[in-house]
Amino acid sequence: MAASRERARVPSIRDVARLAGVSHQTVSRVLNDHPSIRPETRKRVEDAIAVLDYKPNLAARALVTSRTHTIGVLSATIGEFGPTSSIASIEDAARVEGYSVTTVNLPETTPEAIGDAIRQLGREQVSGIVALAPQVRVFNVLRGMAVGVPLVSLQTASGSDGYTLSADQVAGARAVTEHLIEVGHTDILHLAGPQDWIEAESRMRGYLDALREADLPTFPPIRGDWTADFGYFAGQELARRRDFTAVFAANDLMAIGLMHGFRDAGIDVPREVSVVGFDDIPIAAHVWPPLTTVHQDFPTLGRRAVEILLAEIRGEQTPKFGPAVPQLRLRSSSASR
Amino acid sequence: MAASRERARVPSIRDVARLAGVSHQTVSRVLNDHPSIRPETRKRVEDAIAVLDYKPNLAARALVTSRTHTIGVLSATIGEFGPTSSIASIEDAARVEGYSVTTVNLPETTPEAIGDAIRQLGREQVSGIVALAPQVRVFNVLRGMAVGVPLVSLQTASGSDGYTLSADQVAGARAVTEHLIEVGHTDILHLAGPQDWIEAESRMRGYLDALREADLPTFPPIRGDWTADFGYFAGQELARRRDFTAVFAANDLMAIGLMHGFRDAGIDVPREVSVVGFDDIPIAAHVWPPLTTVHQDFPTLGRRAVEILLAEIRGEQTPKFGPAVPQLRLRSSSASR
DNA sequence: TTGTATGCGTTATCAG
DNA sequence: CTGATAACGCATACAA
Repeated sequence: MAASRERARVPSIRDVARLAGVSHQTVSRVLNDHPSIRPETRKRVEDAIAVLDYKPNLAARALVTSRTHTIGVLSATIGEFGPTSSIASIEDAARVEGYSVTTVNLPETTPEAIGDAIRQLGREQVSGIVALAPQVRVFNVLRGMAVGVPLVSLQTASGSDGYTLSADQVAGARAVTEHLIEVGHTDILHLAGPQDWIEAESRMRGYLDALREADLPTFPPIRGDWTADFGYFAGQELARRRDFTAVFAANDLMAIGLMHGFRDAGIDVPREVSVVGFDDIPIAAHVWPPLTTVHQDFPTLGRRAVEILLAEIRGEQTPKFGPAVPQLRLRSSSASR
Repeated sequence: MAASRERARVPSIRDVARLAGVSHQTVSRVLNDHPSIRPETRKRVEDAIAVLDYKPNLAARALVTSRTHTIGVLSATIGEFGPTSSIASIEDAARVEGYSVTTVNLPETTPEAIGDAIRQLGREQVSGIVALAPQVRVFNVLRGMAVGVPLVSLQTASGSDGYTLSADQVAGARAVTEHLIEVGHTDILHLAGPQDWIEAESRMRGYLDALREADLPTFPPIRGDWTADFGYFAGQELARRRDFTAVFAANDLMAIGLMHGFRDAGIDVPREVSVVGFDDIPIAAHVWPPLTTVHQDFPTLGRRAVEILLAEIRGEQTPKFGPAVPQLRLRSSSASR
């Protein structure tokens, strides 16, 4: 226990140089694998590095290069399941490539808060930023901002233009709405996400597109806040209207809350009303009544974001519109898993 | 757009010194509010800082102090709801105190992987570490390791000894089991968490304690993996036995999966069998059948961890066993929210 | 191919 | 109370 307290001096580049019988400069060259180094010299240096278990000091390197090999994650999402999954995979992917990850949450989505967060990441001299900024205005502020480092934005607009990246929400929403139409529904409501959220807009558009294409009546969407609690209250409210037979909720949480609300209001789901959701969160397959939903591959999305970001950081050719953007998949829950 | 590309040189401590007409050393003193500084001089320096919008360079500071004002989060949990909530609040709390946060996930819980993660955080020279290491062996490895910086471990053993911190899982499990007993159940199964998880052990102990105290028969617990999918299969298996009338699942996900399994096996929940869970995840209040569960305040736990860690980092008196460790609360779902 | 010298922006150790 | 001066560990022109 005493020994663990003792902070042995960490070997520096000069210790390595001394042991290898070269100048510290040569060691530096080996580290950054500079072309002009005699193989034999390189070997000696590498051996010395191994013997001393030398590890470059990140702070010193950052000071002189003003780059930190760190990726900043800017998250404007509370604790949603999707973004959280993406963040975890972002971290893993970045670590694999030798990058550290630092995260900053946005407590509120005002331009000031966003600016603060970006400046904070700037002070930490991150090499690039992955933003999970699903709100329209956060996204716009970000877009108009001189960030100074490469920035990839996740889960924003539909499609990908090199800065933004997401699965095709419109297509997913359309698919799940079409599913309702196929099984015979003609009066379908939409419980949408918050006004400001890009995904909410996309899913609503998919809903509207599907209905128009099928020449079915559309209803003004109800604006929710993604939470199950809101879904519950919406269910109780909607119970007074009986002009519909199905609801497409913009995410699974609201869908589940909605079914609860209907239940408490005496509406039989799915006999009287069908409900579908979006996201395929882990319990979606297990709730009652069964929930048809759209599966999103959040982890892949995160990995892909890191790929693009690192390419940009390294100045490589960015595969503008890679095929690796995960496709959405309808998961129907009529059969149990 | 052109202007945003231009990387204006960031003002350094010397620029401030020049403008204030003092030495750069004096500026440094102001920055670290050294006691012996004439108020007037301080004012001049502070003005210069404001004018230039000077921000200390973190890398330089880290280089010379070998401390980074960064907290490392070591997470050995996939994407569980609880830990994730805690992490978010850890980040926020740390930022408020002027600390950055860097996270590293453990892909596997081998001693090597843990060592790698700790070394990685060491290289980043974190000031302290918050470990979310709910597995027994991760916890043990950590405990026996010379980490070199203060370490607070979250959600581990029951109770808190300054290094570890968690809500009292045993008491929570006992409470929810007693709830089942009170409503008349005498044959109560336990669907436990994975063998290696400390919380799984604690919740099991609470279950056993409650049963023994009530002189009721105990059953060998079934070992689950926290997932709803496992709960589902367990439900189908258990349907063959009919020697119980209630199940305490060690978390909500398994509880919900379990109910699904029972349902598919033709068992009527809650008429024939009651199910209770643990965690009170956001949808717990909305599933059908209603789920009684134990509410955990993960965010508070995270904040508290940061508090303790920072106290330790700053060498303050650590409030060994503060009252701020969140209490568990039984949430009964008979009434809808 | 390798070595020397210099600087990155701070803090710390001395003087004064 | 303040100011020189020297590290911290590395990378990068410039020389050799």
